[in-house]
Amino acid sequence: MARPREFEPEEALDKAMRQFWTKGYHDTSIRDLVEATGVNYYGLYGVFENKHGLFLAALDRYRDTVTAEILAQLKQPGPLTDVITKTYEHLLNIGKTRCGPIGCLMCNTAVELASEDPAAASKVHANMAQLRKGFRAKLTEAQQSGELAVERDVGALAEFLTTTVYSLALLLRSGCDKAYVRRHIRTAVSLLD
Amino acid sequence: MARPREFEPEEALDKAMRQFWTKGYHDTSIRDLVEATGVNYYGLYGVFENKHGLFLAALDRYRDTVTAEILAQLKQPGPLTDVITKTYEHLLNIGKTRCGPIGCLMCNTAVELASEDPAAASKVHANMAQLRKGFRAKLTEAQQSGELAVERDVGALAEFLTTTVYSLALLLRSGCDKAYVRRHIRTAVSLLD
DNA sequence: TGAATTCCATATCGAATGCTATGGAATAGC
DNA sequence: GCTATTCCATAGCATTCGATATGGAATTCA
Repeated sequence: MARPREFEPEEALDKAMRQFWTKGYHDTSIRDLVEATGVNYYGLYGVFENKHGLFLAALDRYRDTVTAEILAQLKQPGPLTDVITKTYEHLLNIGKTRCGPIGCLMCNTAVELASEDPAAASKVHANMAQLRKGFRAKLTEAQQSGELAVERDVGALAEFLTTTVYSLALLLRSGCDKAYVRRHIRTAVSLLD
Repeated sequence: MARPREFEPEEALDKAMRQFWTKGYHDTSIRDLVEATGVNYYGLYGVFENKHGLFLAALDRYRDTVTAEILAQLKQPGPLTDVITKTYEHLLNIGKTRCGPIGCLMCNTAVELASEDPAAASKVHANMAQLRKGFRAKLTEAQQSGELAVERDVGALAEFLTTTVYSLALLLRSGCDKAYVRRHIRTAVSLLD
C-alpha cells in the first residue's frame, strides 16, 4: 500500500458517462474526459484500460442507473397506459436537460457504434432485452387483470414499446420540442387501447 | 478554359454520401473521402468548400435520391396500409445492405450531429417535414375514400409514421434482423386499423 | 507553337488524437 | 527517518486530423 487515489471511480465514471452521452464516442477525446472527470490520465488508464474500456464501463453505468430507473418506473403499480405513459414522460425529463438535448446513451451508441463495435453493440442489445422484459411483464400483468385483451401479442407489443423508448430519445436528440414528443407518446400508447 | 476535371461531381457526391452514411461524420476522414470518391483533395475542395460543406451536400443528395424514392413509394396508388407497409419494406431494403447495416443518413445525422451542428439539424428537420407531408397526403386521401375514420388525427398519425421511418432505420443500424424490424412495421401499421 | 489557365498528384502544415514515459509528491511498513 | 510503492502532474511519443502549398501535366486560345 502507498499513496491512496484522490478520486472516486464511480463518481468519475458517472461524469465520463455524461460526457459520452452528450458528445458521443468519436467526438470525445481523452483530454475531454480528463477535464470532465477531474481525473488525470494515470488514474483513468489505471482503473479502466483505455478509452474503449472506459466507454464500455460507461454503458454499464448507464444500465445500472438510467435503465434501472426506467425499469423501476415500469414496475410501479397502476393502470397499464398510465404507467407506460409515465415511464415515457420520465424519459422525456432525462433526455432533455437544461444544457440541451442528449437523448439516450444506448440509442446514441446504437447509431454511432453498433455497426463497427461488437462489444458496444452487445451492450446495446442487452439493454433492449432488459427493457423488453420489463414491458412484457407489465403487459402480461395487464392481460391477467383484464386491462389488455388476451388475444394481443405481448411479445410484439413489448418490442414495439421498447423501440419507442429509442424513438423518443431520437426525437429529443434531434431537437424536437416536448410537445412533439408528447404527441408521439400519446399516439404510441393509444395502440394499447 | 483549361484542363477539364476528370470526375463527375454528382458521382463523387454519391460516393461521399455513402461513406458518411456508413461511418458517420466524425469517423470519416478527408482521406477516406478521397479514397471512396477517387477524387483528390483539390477536386473535393474546389467543388465543395470543405469537409462540412461536402457533408451538407451529401445530405441534400440523400434528400434528392433516397428520400425522393420513399416519397414516390408513398404516392403509389393502393389501400392505405398496403402502401405504407410497402414503403417501410422499401426502407428495409435500403437500410440493410450486403456490407452491413447502415440505417438512414438522416437518422444517423440526427443522433450524431443535430445537437451541435445547426445546419445539419436544419436539413434533418426539413427531411422529417417532407416525410410528414407525404404521409399526411396519403392519410387524408384515405379519409376521403373512407379507408380511415374521419375522426382520426391525421397530423398526429403523420408524425407517428414519420418517426417510425427513423425508428426502423435505428433498428437496422443497431443490427436487428429483418424479422424483428418487420414485426415492428406490422405493429406500427396496425395503428391505422 | 507558346502563353495562360485549370487540373492532378503529392508534400507539408500546425493542431489534435490516443497513449506512454518521466519525475516528484504522498503514503505505508519497518 | 528511511525505503518501497503508488499516485499525481506534465511532457512527450507517433500518428492522424483538416486544410493548404507546390510543381508539373493537360487543355484552350492565340
